[in-house]
Parts: sequence; structure tokens; C-alpha cells
Amino acid sequence: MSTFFAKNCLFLTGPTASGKTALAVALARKIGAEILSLDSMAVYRGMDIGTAKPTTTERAAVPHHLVDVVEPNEDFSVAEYLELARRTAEEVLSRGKTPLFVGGTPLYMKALLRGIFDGPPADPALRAQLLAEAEHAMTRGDIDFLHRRLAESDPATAARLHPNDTKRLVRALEVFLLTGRPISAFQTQFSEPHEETATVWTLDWPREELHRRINARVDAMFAAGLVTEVETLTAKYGTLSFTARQAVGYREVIAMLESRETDTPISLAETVEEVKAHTRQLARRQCTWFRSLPECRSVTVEEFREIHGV
RNA sequence: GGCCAGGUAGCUCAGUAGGUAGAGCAACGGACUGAAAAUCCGUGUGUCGGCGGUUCGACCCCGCCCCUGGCCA
Repeated sequence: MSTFFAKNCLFLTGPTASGKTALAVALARKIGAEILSLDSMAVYRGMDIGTAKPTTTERAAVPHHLVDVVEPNEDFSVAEYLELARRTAEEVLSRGKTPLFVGGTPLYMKALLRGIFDGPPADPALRAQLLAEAEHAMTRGDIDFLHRRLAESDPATAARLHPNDTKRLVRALEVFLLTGRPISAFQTQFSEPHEETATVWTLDWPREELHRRINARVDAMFAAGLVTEVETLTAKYGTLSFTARQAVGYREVIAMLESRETDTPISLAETVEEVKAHTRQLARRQCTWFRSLPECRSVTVEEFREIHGV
């Protein structure tokens, strides 16, 4: 999948609650750019409060893309995102506007910058079968069944993955079983030499301050009706899709609501604290990505404003 | 004021015939190619409430004091 278009795009990222959205709108207005959301959870319709989507005012001020593109009971993936993003960016460019990617999903960003391999999509039935086999092996005390099995067909990938890394082991086996070729033969995009064609402006905060912002924002989300939003979504869709229900804020509230049917109900206060902790952990993992990507250029909000005159 | 229980990591708590202590959660670092706000790996960060005493050695035993909760006045 070509990522040629990325060199004509702008990128603004940073950990959750770092203030990306407001800056992006200001910059887009100034230079006449259109915003493409770079966010794995803002794609779901109706999941508004917990994903901190841009407000209607912000969306009216600047065209926003890649927000509300799938139903929350549908699955989504990085490959689908990349395809949508490529198409949308090319449309924006063809109108003579600049695509401005804004968001905090580093894997999606890396896929935009380097591409991902063109392989078979997820096969839920096959995954379920592999997991069932692994679970059965576990009952015999065989704790690294998947890892040994992968080592037979793809020793290179097996050597790279930890025996407990079930998700990646399953994916690697899935690709081998569906194509007859090891996933290591496909996954070359990230290690190939590449031109650093894009600058990724990366908002940086002292960790302690970022934690204060995260805690305050989570409180604000609950005050704005996050619990009601989840109740409305589950009433409308039943259960959310596997990918949508993983979103921080949603999975904890879902667990709280489900626990009311049990004899160990989870309190609202506990739920709020869990959401805060999980959001802080998300921010830390995002920062790990930014440190590892050479395209990322760390700036404070003030520096970004000064550099771009916004 | 008296009696009882307790005071150990940021939080909740465990623990030691007396040999300077460990779990969960949090925190911190790393990995990451079709689940990625997911998942996985790694790291203990501590005047063991305070001051004295006994002891080669005290978080543990003794005394006094401080704090918290409960019961009785």
C-alpha cells in the first residue's frame, strides 16, 4: 500500500489530553487545511464524549474527515483506516487543500508514514479456533502451544515474539495458515529504508501536568454524561463491537453497568478512578511510540503556536 | 478520661523463633504491521508512626508518647 501521499500532508499528534484539537483547528483555519482524524476510536458514530471528538463548532469551522465513519457495532482495523485515509487525503489534495492529520493513534500514524503489508484480513473463526486449541493445551499444562507451533512455520517471527504475546502469535499463525507464507515475509515496510518526508509535530507536556489534565478531563467527561452515552449506545446497538468496546472510558463504564446485575457491583467512584488510570497508561504508551519515531518533533503548545503563528 | 483494634511502598494490605521486608493496584521504562484507547515484556520506588530500653543485632520484645477507628464513661 503506497504512502506516497503522506509527504504532502501535515501531522499533529501528542498524548491524549495534550490539546491537539484546538491547535489543529487554529492552524487549519489559518492555512486553509482540512483535518483528517488520526484516531482509532473517533471513527465510531455515537461515541462522542469518551473520545473527546471535536465539537460541532470546531467541525463547522474546518472540514473534518475520518470521524463517525463506522457504526459502534462494527469492527474496524488499521488497514481499513489506511485505505480510507489515503482516499480522503487524495481528495483533499485534488481540491488544492492540505490534509492535516490530527490524533493520537501511533500505529495508524506509522502506517500512514511507512505503509503496512498487504495481507489477509482478520479471520475471526480461525482466531477463535487457534485460541481454543491454545486453551485446551493449557489444560494439559502446555503453556506455550502457540509459540511452539509458530516456531515450526516461522522461526524468525517466533524468535521475535514473547510466548505470552497471544494476539501477535495468533495473527502470525493466521497469516501463515491463510497464505502458506510466514508473516515475516510480508512485514517488511517498517524496516525498509525510507525517506523522512513528513514532520510530525508532537505536543509535549511534563508528565505530572499531563496527568492533571487527564484527571480533569475524565471528570469532565463523566459530568458531561458519559454514563448516559454508554447506556444509550448499548440500548441502541446491544453490545458494541469487539474493537469499539475496548475504548478507554467505554469499557470501564460497560463493566460498571454489567456489574449491577451481579453481587459485586462496581461503584461510580471506582469506575472514574479506573478510567483515569487507564488514560494515564494510554498516554505513557503513546509517548513511548513518539520517542521511537524519528519523524516526531517534540514541541510545547507555546512553541507550536509561535512556529505556526496561531 | 478508661478499654480494645490498628499505624509497614503513592493506595489497600501481608509478613518475620529477633538477622534492615513483599503482594495486588498505581507509577516508571520498553515492545508493537489487519483487535492498537488493544496486547505483551521489564523495574520495588520503604526512617516498617516517634523517642528511648533490652539485644551482637529490633519492623518484630519492653516502656513512654503521637495519630486513626470502635466501645465504655
